[in-house]
Formats: sequence, C-alpha cells, structure tokens
Amino acid sequence: MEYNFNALDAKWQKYWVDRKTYKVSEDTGKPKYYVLDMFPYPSGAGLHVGHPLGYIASDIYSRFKRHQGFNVLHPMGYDAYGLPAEQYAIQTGQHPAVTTEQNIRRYREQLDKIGLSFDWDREIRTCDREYYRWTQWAFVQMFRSYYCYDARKARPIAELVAVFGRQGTKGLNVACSEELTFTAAEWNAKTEKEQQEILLNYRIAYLADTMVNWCPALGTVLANDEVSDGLSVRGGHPVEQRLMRQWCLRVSAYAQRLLDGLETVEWTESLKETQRNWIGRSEGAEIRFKLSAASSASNPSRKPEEQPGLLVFTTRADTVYGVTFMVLAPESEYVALLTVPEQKAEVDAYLASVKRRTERERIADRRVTGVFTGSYVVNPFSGKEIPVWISDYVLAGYGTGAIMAVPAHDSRDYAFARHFRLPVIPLIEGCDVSEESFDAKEGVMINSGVLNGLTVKEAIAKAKAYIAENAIGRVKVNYRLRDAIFSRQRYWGEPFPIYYRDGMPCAVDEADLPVCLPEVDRFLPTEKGEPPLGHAKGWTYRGYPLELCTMPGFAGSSAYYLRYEDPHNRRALVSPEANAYWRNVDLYVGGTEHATGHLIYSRFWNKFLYDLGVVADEEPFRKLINQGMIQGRSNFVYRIKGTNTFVSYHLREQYDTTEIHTDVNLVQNDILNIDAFRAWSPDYASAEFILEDGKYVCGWAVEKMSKSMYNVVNPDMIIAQYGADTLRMYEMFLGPVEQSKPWDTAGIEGVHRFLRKVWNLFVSREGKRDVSDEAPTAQELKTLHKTIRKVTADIENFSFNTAVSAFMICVGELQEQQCNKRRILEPFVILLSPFAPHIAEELWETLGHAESVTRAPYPVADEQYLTENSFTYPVSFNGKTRFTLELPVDMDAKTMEQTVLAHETAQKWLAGNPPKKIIIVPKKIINVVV
RNA sequence: GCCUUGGUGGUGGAAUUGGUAGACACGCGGGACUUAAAAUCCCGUGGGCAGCAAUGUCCGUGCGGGUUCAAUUCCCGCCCGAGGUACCA
Repeated sequence: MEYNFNALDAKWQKYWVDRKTYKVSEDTGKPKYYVLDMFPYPSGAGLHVGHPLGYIASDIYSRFKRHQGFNVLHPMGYDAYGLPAEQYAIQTGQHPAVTTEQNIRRYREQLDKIGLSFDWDREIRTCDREYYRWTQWAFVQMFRSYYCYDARKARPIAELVAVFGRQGTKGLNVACSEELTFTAAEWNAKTEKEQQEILLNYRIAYLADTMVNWCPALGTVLANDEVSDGLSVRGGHPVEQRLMRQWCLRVSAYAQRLLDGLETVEWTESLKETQRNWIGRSEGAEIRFKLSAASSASNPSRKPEEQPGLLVFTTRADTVYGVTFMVLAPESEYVALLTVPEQKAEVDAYLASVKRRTERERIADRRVTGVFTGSYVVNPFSGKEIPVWISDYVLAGYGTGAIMAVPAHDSRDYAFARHFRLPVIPLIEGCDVSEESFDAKEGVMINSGVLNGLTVKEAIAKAKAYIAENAIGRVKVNYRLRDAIFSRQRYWGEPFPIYYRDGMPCAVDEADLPVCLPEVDRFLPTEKGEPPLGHAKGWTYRGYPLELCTMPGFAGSSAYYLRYEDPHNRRALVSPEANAYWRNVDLYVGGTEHATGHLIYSRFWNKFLYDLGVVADEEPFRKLINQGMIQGRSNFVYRIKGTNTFVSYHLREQYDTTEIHTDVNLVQNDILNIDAFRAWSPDYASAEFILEDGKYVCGWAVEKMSKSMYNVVNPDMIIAQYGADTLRMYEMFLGPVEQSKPWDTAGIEGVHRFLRKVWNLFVSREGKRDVSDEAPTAQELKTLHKTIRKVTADIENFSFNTAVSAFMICVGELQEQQCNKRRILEPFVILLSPFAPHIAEELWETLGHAESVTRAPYPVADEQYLTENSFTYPVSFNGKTRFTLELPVDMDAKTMEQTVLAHETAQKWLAGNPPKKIIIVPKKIINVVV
C-alpha cells in the first residue's frame, strides 16, 4: 500500500471539519492557552510558500499544547480593510467588498490545504458590521475619555468638565495637545462651542489641526509608520507635509506605560529595542532663556514680565556654559516673536526657501542653512548674551522647537557654528574641538562656572538641581512617540461614529452602532475634494452630517485578539467571563514589520481598554515570536547576445551573455528542464542550448519573492506534489523559524523520504503490518525516550528544525531495529502529529484507535531508559584528544585516573613524567595536563 | 552615526551555553537490486600531508590578539552582511 498523501490530506481535513475537532469553548476544568497568528490582509495574489511559515509553527505549538492537556484557543480571521482592494476598485469599478470576499475565499482554500487546526467558528473579518461595531465603540470611548497622569489611566471626560467648572486648569496633570491655562470663571463664561473646542485638547480621540503626511498619489494622509524615507510604504509614492484637521489618538499619553510594559513581556530583545527607540524617551531639562535687556527694549509691545523668553529642551544641561547661540525651528512660534524689524526681510526669505524644500530634499541635502533673528537672550547660568538664529536642522515637532546650541559638544551645532563663524567653547578638560565636536558624555568639566571639576554625569545632575532650585526651568522627560493620525480620506475602512453639530464633533449613541459603511457610486474624492464618503446619499445622523473620513488599517487590527474570545457577542466586545478565562495571548506569531505600527497601536488600544476595565491584562501579547521572511531563490539562464542560444552557467564567461530570469518551477536542483523551458514562452520555442556534462545549469540569486522574478513558489503546488505534511515539515526543517531564508525546493525530497519511511514502518507493500504487543527492548525504549525528550524540548524552545532532525534519527533507528511494537509506535505517532497531522491520524487509525490522535495525551520522557551505565570518554593531553576510553559512569574519580594513566597510549604522552593535573568532566571529557 | 542581530563544509543548517566542531538533510561520488529506468537500500564526502591499507598527523567556525588544561562559545580590537532608527537637542 503506497503512501497516498493526497488521499490522506483530503480524508483527514474532511474529518476535522465534520467533527469540528478544533472547536473550543471555555472549560474551566482545563488550563487555557491562547496561540494567535497575525491575521492576514487577503491580497489578490494569494499565499506563497513564505506566508504559512508562521502559521505552521504556531499550529505545531497549538497541537502540542492540546496534547499536553491545555484548552487551546487558536483562531484565524482577516484584516479585510485596506488600500489595495480600494485601488483595485478605483481602476475596475469592482466593489472592494466583492474582491475582498473573493480573496478571502482563496486564502481560506489555501490555508485549509495546509491542515491548520484553527477554530473557524470564531473567524472574524474587520469589515463585518458585527466586528467594526466594536472598533467604533472603542473609538467612542476614546472620544469620551481623557488621560490623567496622576491616576496613570484614562478617565471619563465628564470628570474633567467638572474639574474645569470647579477650579479651571489649576493643578491639572493630564495629557493634552497644548498646555492651556484658564480659571473656573473663564471656563464657565465660555460658550458651549468654545468649551467643546477646548475639550478636544484633552480627549484621547481628538480632532486637531496637525502637520500630517499627505500622500497626493493615494489621496490620503498616512501615519508615521506608514511612511519611510519620505515615501509611502504602500506603493512608494512621495509624501508631503500638510496642515490638516484630522482625527488623532493620544498614544503619546501612554508613552511611559508602553515603555514600562516592555519589561513584562517575553519578546525578543531586538523587537523591544525597536519599540524603545520608537517611543524615544529622553530625560533632560527645560531651561528658560530670558530676552536680553536690549532685545526686550526693542520689543516694546510687551511688558517685561510678559516677555516670553525662550524655552528649550536639552539632555545636556551640563553643557549650558558652552552655549554660544540659540536655534529656532523655522515653524516655531518664537520666530515671529523674536525677529527684529531689521532682520525681517532676511528671515522671511529664509522661511520661504525652507518651505519650498520637501521632506525628501531636506533628508537628501544636508547643507547648513540659517538666518539670524536679531534678538539676544541671556544665559541663566553665565549671564552672557546669546544670539538667536533660525535653522531647519531644528525640528518644530520635538521638544520646544528651539534649542540651545553647544557647538563644542554637538556635531550639528558644530557644523552650524563653523559655517556662520560663531564661537566654540570647549567644556571638557583635554578635548580637541579644532576639527570636530566632542560628543562623548565623559570627562571633567572646565569653563563651566559652578560645574567646574565635576564629571559629565555629576554635572548633568547638578545642573538639573540648579535649574529646579533657581526656577530657571524644570526637569523634563520627552518622548519621540507621536500621537497617531487616525483619519484616512478613503472609502474602504470603518466609518467614524461621529457627526457634526455646529461644526463640533459629537459621538453617535452607542445604541446606534455600528454606523455602517454606505454605498457610493464612485470610490474617488468628490469634486469638492471631499473623501469618497462625500458621494454617499443620506450620510447623516439625526439630520446632522456624518464624518466623511474612515479609519486607518490599524483600527480594526488593534483589538482583534479580544474579539476571538467571544466572537458572536452582540452586547459587548468581549464578555467579562470570556475574557477572564482566555485572558491575553500567550503566544503571538508574526512578522517584525509590525514592530512600530500594529504592535504599538495594539498595546495602546489594549491599555486603554484595560483602563476602562474591559480587559483583564494590561499587555495583549505575552510572548511573541517573529517568523523570518522567506525570500525567493531566483534562477537565471544566460542568452548569448543577439541569438536565441543559451549557455550553461559555468561556460557563460566565454560568451557575451544576458542574464535572464527563468521560472523556478522549470528548474530542479539548478538543472533546467529544457523542454519545459521551450514550452514556457513562444520566444524560447526554438531556443538552442550549450550544455555542460549534458545538462543546462542555471545561475541563482536570493531575491524578494515576486511574480516579476519568476521565483514564486505556490504552496498548493508543493502540497499537490508531496502532501501537506511534507510542506509543513520541510518549512520547519529549513532553519530556525525566526530566521529569514530563501525558499529552495531542492531539499524537500529528504523530508518526503522521511515521511515515506514512517509510513513503511506501519504499512508494507501488501497492506497493514501487524503491530506487535511484545515488550520493547531496552534499545527501542532508549530510541523512543531520547526522541520524546529532544522533540519536547525543541518544541518548547521553538527549535522546530532540530525537532525534525530528531524524528529522522528516530525513524532511522526504529527501521534498523525493525520495530513494530505498539508501545513504541503509539507514542511516536502522538509525538509526530503536531508536525504531520494527516499521516499521524491515519497511522493512529491503523493502530486501532477510533478517536482523533489530537485527543491523545502527550508522551512523557522516562529518564529511566536514558541513563547510561558507561560512557566513552575522549581522553585529552593538554587539550588534544589522543584516545577514547569506555568507563562506567559510577566509577570514582581516583579509579578513573588510575585507569586512564595505566593505558598504553597515555604512557606515550606522559613520556615518563607524572601528570600535573587531571581534569574529569563527568560524561564529557578527561583531560590530562602534562 | 547609533541600536539590535548574525558570519561554521559545495548548500540549508547542528553543537546540551567552555568539553570529541560539522548532527540531520540536500548535493556530489561509488556500490547493490533491475534488461533498463524510477523507487529503495548500503558506503564515502571540511582541507592538507604521509601510507597499498586499517590508520596516523597537522590545519580548520569572518580577521587579529587575549584568558583557559580546553574557545564556534568568554574578553579586547577590527572587517563584512541583515534589520531597525535618526538633524530627537
């Protein structure tokens, strides 16, 4: 009976569906385990062989945990809103819902063929009304909340309104866009509209005029993580800065908690580091530099006590004596305040030139530019007068938009000082600033007044203390993390549950959610330049106009893991009971590309829901594994220029050739299938070949897997040819899950051969083999228990490639021992089933079991069969192994020494001298130092 | 520039965290079975030198040093690749 993998795949996949083998429900009698894959965006291209890598790994882990008696939640769904479907709709008129549905069907088909153990009854799609109802619901909660730093959590906005009515902004310690100051009386005197406008300054979901990344080609704004090098991540279109009124989420309020939370999760160090960088905490001080007497005299519009002074942020308060000039960002509000009339023309010209330059030009061209404002401020430490300049190397969006420049100890300030011939004052003993600045934070301070003689570290602390004592400024922590821009001028996304009354935003009643995405006849912006929802008829709520933007991609993916816990609940995102049982995700598997996007937003969103008391855990994903990308391995043929003749790889140097991609599916082990190549394209039908050793050898390279490079390998093809189990095991065998690697089908035979060997252990050519109930031999037991121990440890460590190796060794040994004993084969099948579930189910059945192998308890390694009574020691002299010696493990050290030294080879190496030292590492090595 | 990683045969990759480097697999070479092929099985396979041979011996984990009886592993200094991030003050 042959190993008919196609039939097995079909048989058992149907069995699992019919019996709902992988359906789970809350079962307090069992410990839970939640294994989650990052749900895919169903693109039109379908899955290639790289996509399932993480799914297979998490599936193996899920099945393993089930065998171990855990109640495993392992769901799957689709991140169904997104740009590609909408762009396709614009081009073809095909409704995004239709293409999305088609793509999902195709994904599902492909996923099913791999034999993944998802509970499909819990499937979610972000574009379902019943799903996005809860995305909108969460947004409404954010709209109705503000963030209180004292309580370290989100609170209802009504509380803040009460505080304002009682005491204004006095003693307020809350997250806001801009620090406002008003009294209770002032607040109470404001109109309803004015009050609403002020509240936007505090809401967690708020509307604000902000500089946004506007992508003209896509016709929408993008979040910071959706832009890279001034180009959109999706599509690579240019992005420009624009001031627009947009919905934002106050993610920055959670910066410290997002940072602290990283300490509590099991993620890779590199991913945590990426998030730390993105959050960008920096400890420093804000220092106020007052206007000089002359400058404030020439600025008579204000009384001296109202003179603004200049507030800067610095992490190097120790270098304050080295400040020789100040720099304002061109967009800074200070520019207008500090530019003197004589300099106005020059400053205006500079601002205009800066404005002309795009983000990309600024990145590409780092020439030093700037202009003097004409104003001077006073150094609060030294009392010196300092000129104020404007330059675009200072960013308006970070800190206060102004800096104190210390050219001796900052390379950017140094370049500026040299260009405009400003003085450079060295502050660290023995540093040389004649060629470049001294940026290192080490050394002893000089030229620094009260800080002289201190080390840099001490000086920073002392300067901060001085600033606080003398009320020059305050100690301050800054974060690089920006609020998330939450509006997209698009059709295919979640509508906002927001309508406008008198121009002010109001939340739709929770009872009226969801606000369903309306039908439109065109997916493009309206003539007035409104987003596509402007085409929708009757797009109103209680007679008021609804918001025309939709939410960004990350809206639906931020809390999806919670919805899987209670996917059909119509009363809540997740019931407290379901969440209390399933808690947060124990294992999350997905790519690193989401490090600064989804994984930040999701954590933020979850923390917000935690503040509301909706979820039980503050961090959504306890342990996270980043699967590597599978790259393509392209193949090349070499055409002699001007001919239709192709020369084999090693002979190509002798000719003038052009390298041409050939479809990897026409190539096996780098040998081209010539007939298939001729048939591939009419151009090559009459191609001639110059062979080596009768073969045409192709060149190869590792590239991104893509259609244009003809290196896409479709999992369906592999499954048809070798079966799902071979695909699963081979993907794991390829290397560590976390590592990126090229897909090379060449090695797949080895894994397939292994599965056939497994099959042959149970089934001979004639039919089923008889399974013996005889007691296993010591040898057989050793093979089994060694494998149990190794495979179990490997699964726990996510080292699936070595686990596959262990299986291969095991089967080799069982084959050699011609083992057909039930007490060996049964545990072996259970062990194998997470990796190769189809064959395992079939073999389990041949062993006479009626129920799925999925229910079988996981075997436990028994050390009793693994203990050795003797060990073969390598015996070294001065570190070089000279001979081996088999000794009983319980032999005492003295006897071992004597046995070793009595050996005839030992005599040769000792050459008559007594050994200086003998090192015995039990079960490892014996080393004699001569 | 900074941060995080990684560098091991012809190839993918192992090595219990300091203890026989190269497991397992691919590829390649040889052999068995077969009229032949496929399939299957067996043997060999890091490099050099010596030997008819079993074998012996030296060199080998990016490069250069160091610690140690012993280093792919630890320390110092470089080189290269991958990923993240950046006029962030």
